[in-house]
Amino acid sequence: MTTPDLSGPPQVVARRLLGCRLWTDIDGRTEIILTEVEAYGGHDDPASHAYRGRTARNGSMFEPAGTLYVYRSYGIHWCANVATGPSGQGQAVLLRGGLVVDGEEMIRERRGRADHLTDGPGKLTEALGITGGHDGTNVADGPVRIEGGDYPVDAADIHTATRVGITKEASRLWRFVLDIGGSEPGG
DNA sequence: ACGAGGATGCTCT
DNA sequence: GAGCATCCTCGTC
Repeated sequence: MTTPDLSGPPQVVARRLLGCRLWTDIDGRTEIILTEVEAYGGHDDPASHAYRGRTARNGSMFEPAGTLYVYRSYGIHWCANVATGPSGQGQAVLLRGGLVVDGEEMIRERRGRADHLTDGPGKLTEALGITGGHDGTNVADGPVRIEGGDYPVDAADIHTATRVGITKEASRLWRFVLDIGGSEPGG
């Protein structure tokens, strides 16, 4: 297992992340296959947290490719992104959804329910135990790991859509969804 | 299946 | 003090 190349334009890296494995081993291994992501640019993307430059919160977005950017959403949830570099640009990919492939019992326990386990950015982080403490770590060698290369992704199964929950630059088709035959995300 | 509304806290104006 | 890169519950159809 190797980490995919996470450097490049965010909309390119976003496609590359689909089908990759995302896992943690906190109180037991939990793992999903990424099926939904969104690209966010830097100073040229008004919808991005990086649009107005580097701050205390979004600093990890400006770190080298592979750096995890975890922020608190609506005061309640954690959301996780992967920076795509180059350093100082503030570009990243938001991890929005996936299919559970390991540790489903633990994930159900963390989520407090049996369905819709990982079909949303806040659900995904809760399922895997990702919190603000993981902000700034690297997905190549840190506690939150991304690996790829062994799940077959047909380019025809990748669909684009508009990004969710934003008001600025809302027309960009920078949301990417991997259609995995018939199965419902969240297991 | 889908939509409205409330919870909740941090960041930046 | 406004504005969120959200989620859940409960109401309709």
